[in-house]
Amino acid sequence: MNDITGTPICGETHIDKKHEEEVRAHLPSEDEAADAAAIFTHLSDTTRVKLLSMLAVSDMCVCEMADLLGMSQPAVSHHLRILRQCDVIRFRKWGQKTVYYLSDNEIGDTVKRLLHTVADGKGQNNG
Amino acid sequence: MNDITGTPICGETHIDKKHEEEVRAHLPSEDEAADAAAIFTHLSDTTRVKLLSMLAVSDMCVCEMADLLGMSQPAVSHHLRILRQCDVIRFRKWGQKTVYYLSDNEIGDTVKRLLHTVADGKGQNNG
DNA sequence: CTAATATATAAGCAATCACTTATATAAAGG
DNA sequence: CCTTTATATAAGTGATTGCTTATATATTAG
Repeated sequence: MNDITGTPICGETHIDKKHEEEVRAHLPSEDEAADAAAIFTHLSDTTRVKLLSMLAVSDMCVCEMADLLGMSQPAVSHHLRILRQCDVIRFRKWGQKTVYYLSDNEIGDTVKRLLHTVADGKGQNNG
Repeated sequence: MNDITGTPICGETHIDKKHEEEVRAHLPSEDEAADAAAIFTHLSDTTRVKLLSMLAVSDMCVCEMADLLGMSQPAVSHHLRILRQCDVIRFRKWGQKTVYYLSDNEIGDTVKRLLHTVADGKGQNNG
């Protein structure tokens, strides 16, 4: 039921203007929804979840991530670029190597929290 | 640098077995990473972010969501099915209408937290 | 310079996805 | 029964995605 009135928002008259406005007021804009969806898109891949989980433990260079995941170097670089472009991770050069690390900004912090959230909140408690 | 030793995990010998084991121990399994990625996949769409934001305010029937979003009914049903299949939302029948609502389980709670997290944590504080 | 190593990028392909149109199901009214 | 309304599903399509192979860039060593 409705959080405000306890009745379905869609009554006999099909639509209650007051409820419609309440929902509309909380509806994210196209850009806000796209931004939120983009963050989820960047995290919505098994390989990228693993990469971020690894980088949450320790900085690492590309060849090592490829070794640990048993994946090709270009495949890992492909995902690292995606995570780089949205500033979830950054890198520094160290000799011939490129060492990646989680950004210590709010996006990086958000990612850590999201990973913990989904790791903790998979179960169900009713239904 | 490395969280444990302060040095890059990938040294002159290319790989430090101790660090490798530390990372490997924290590496999610294929299934765990897939589960986390799946949750993000279900949220990684502009329309679904909007739908969930709307349902976080009030339960609603399909036609109303379609009206509010200016989208076709099948398109909305398509996204609702995806959210239904992973138990983020549920529904009850009310006459001819199907009223959807956020699941009051940990997945639903997780989604609410995730939406808040990304809404709050978009900015950067350094770099 | 050449060679080796580490990484990035490009091109291409199979798979997936979001949406469309068309149709099926189901409830309510006549 | 038939019609209307509300929703679900199916088939098809253009766009995107993840990975591959091949190549380019960059650093280090000789």
